Amino acid sequence: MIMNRDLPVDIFQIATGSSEPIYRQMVEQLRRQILGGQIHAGDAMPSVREVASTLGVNPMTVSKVYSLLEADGWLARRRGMGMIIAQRESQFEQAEARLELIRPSLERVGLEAQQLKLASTDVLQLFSEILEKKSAG
Amino acid sequence: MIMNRDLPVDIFQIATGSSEPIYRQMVEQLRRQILGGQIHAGDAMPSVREVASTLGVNPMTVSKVYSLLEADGWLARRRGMGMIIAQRESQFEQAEARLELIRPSLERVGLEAQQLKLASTDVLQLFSEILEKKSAG
DNA sequence: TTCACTGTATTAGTATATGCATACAGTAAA
DNA sequence: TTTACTGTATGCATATACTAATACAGTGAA
Repeated sequence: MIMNRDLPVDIFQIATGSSEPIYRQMVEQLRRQILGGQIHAGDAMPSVREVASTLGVNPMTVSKVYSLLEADGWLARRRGMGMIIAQRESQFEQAEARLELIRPSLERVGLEAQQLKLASTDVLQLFSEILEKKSAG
Repeated sequence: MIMNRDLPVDIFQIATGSSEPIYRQMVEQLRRQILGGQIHAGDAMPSVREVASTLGVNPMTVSKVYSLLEADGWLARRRGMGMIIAQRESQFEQAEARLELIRPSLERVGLEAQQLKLASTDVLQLFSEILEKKSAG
C-alpha cells in the first residue's frame, strides 16, 4: 500500500520563452508524469492559487489546465477541496491498450513517408535506431 | 528530354469544409506533387488570378501561397512573368537525403512512445503494419 | 457565523492567423 | 505608349487563441 502524496508545486515547469502556450505545457507535463508513473492516482494536486503564484501566471490559467485534465479523466474534482489524480480505468495499464494511443501519430508519419517516397525498410530502420537511443539514454 | 508544361489550374483542390486554412492546403498540395514527381522543375504555374477565380478565393491568398513556396525553394519567380517550379538542389533526389526530412517527426513519435512506456518492438511492429497498408493501398 | 481555504463563471484585453479589397509595379507585345 | 498580362505591398475585417481581473460559490474548521 502506497501513501498518497500532496504533490509539490514544482511538478510544473513552464518555459516562458517557448511559443507553446502555458496551459498546454502544463497539461502535457502532468499527463506525462501520470503515464510515466512518477505520480499516482489519489495524489493531491497543489491548489490553483499556489501554482499560479509560484509560476507567476493567472489562477484562471491554472484552473483551465485542471479543467482540461479533468475533462480527459486525468484529474478528479472534490468540490470545495482540491483536485486529485484520478483513478483511471485499468485499460491503460495494458500495454496493448496504450499502444493504440500512439496509432494516430504513426499514421501521420506514415503518410509523410509515403509522400516522400521513402522505402518502408529505410524508415523502419531509422525509427528503430531512434527508439534504441531513447531507451538507452 | 522532357518538355516543360503549363500546369493546369486543377493542380489545386481546396476542401471548403476543412478547418485547415486554404493557403495551407494549397502549399501542401503543391509540395506533395513536386515530391511525388507529378510535376517537374521548369513547369509553369498558373497565374495568381487564374487560380483565384477558379477556386473562388482572393488573389492575395494565392499570392501568399506562391510566396511561401518560393521562400522554401519550391517555386522560382520571374518578375513580370509567372512563377515556375524551381530547380531544387539534387540533394533531395537521393533517398538518403529525403530520409533525413522525416527524422524530426520520428523523434517526436519516439518521445511519445517513451512517455507511454511502450516496448520498441511493439511500436515498430505497429508502424510496420501501417506502412505496409499504405504501400499496398 | 466567520474564516481561510478550495475551483470557476464571466468578462475583457491582447496577439495572432486568415482572408480580402485596393492600388501599385514589372514585363512583353502590339 | 498602350494594353494585357504577371505578382504584391498595404491596410483592414474577422475569428480564434491565450491570458488575465474580478467577483462569486462550495467546503470544513474554529
